[in-house]
Amino acid sequence: MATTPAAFCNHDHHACASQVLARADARARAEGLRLTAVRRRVLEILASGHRALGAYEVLDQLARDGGKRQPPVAYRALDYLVKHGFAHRIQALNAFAACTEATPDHIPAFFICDTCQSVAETPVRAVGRAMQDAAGRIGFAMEAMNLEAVGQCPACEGAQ
Amino acid sequence: MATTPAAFCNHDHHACASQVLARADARARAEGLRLTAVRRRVLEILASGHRALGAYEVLDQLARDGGKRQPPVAYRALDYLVKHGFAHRIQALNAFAACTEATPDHIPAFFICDTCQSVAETPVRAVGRAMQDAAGRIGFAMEAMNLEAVGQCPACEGAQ
DNA sequence: GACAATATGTTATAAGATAACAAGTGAGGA
DNA sequence: TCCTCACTTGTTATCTTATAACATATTGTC
Repeated sequence: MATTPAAFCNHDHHACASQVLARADARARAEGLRLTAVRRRVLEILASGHRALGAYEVLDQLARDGGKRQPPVAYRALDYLVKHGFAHRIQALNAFAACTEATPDHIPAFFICDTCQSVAETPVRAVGRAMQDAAGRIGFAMEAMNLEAVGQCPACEGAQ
Repeated sequence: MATTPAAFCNHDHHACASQVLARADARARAEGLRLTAVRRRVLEILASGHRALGAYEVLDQLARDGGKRQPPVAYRALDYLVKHGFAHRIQALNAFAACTEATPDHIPAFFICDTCQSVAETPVRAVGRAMQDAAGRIGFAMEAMNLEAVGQCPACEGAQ
C-alpha cells in the first residue's frame, strides 16, 4: 500500500520513463487516442525526470529537436496530455509532470520538494473521499480536484 | 458544523466584507502586523465579493483610487496578505481571495464554481489529516498544502 | 478522390509576475 | 532632538507564461 513513489527513491529511471511511455502507447491504442509525434515527444520530455517542467522548458527541449520555438505547439500538446490523463498540471509550479500511475482512474496528489524540486504523484483515495464529503456538506457538485503539498522529500529531509 | 459558506448563500455582503476587514484589523493590532493603507485597501478589494480576483484586477481597482497602475504595488500587498493569512491564493485561477474564516489556524479548501466563478473557502480538517497521512506514508515532510476543487455551486447546480 | 474532422504551423500579442534600485516613513535609541 | 535602521512604497524595465486568430497539412471515412 504505502509504496514510496519512484520520484523519492533511487531507481532505474530509464526503465521508469520507458514504462510511462509504454503505458501511454498501450492506452492510446486501446482507446483510439491519437498520441501523435509531438504529443509523444512532449510526454517523453516530461517523463525524462521527476521534476515538473514549465511549458517553456518543454518548448526549449522541443526546439533542440530542430524545429522552431513556438509556444502554441508545446501548449497544445501539454493540454492534450493533461486532458487525457497522460500528464498532470502542477498548479503550484505552473508546470507539468508525466503521470506515473498505472491506472487512469486514480485521484492523484502531488508532493513537491522545496529543496530538490522533485514531484511525487501518489494516489490518495482517502483524501478524495474527504474532499467529496466536504463538498457534499456545502452542496457543491465537485467535478475535479487538485491536491498539492509542498515540503521536503525524504532524501532532502534526511540530508539537512 | 456543516455551515454552508457565505459565498454560496444569499447574505448581506456588506456586513460580510466589513467583518473580514474588522477581523483583519483586530488581528493586525493583536499581533503587531502592519496592515498599511495599501494592504488594507487590497484586502478590502478582495473582500468586496466572493469571486477570486487576479492581481491585475486588483491593480485596476487600485488605479481607480487615483494612483498609477504599478504591478509591484499590487503584488507586494497580495504577497503580504497571503503570507500572513489575510488572503489566499487560488492556484487554479491565478487569483486571490480574502480569507473568510474567523480563526487563522484553519486548513482551508477552496470550492470554485465553474459557472458563476464564486469561490468558497471552508475548513477541512479531515482532508488535512488524510493528506498528512499520505505524506507520512511516503516519508514526505509536509509544510503547506493546497486543496482546490472545481465544480458547480449549489445555486448554479440547481439552476441548470 | 472528396470531404469532414483533427492536428500542426505561424505571427502576434495578451496576461501574469518579478528584478533592481530609488525614495519615503516610522519606531526606538543615543 | 535627530539619527538610524528596518520596513514600506514608488518607479522603470523586463521576463515569463499563455492564448487568439488564421493558414496549412494530415488523417480517416464515405
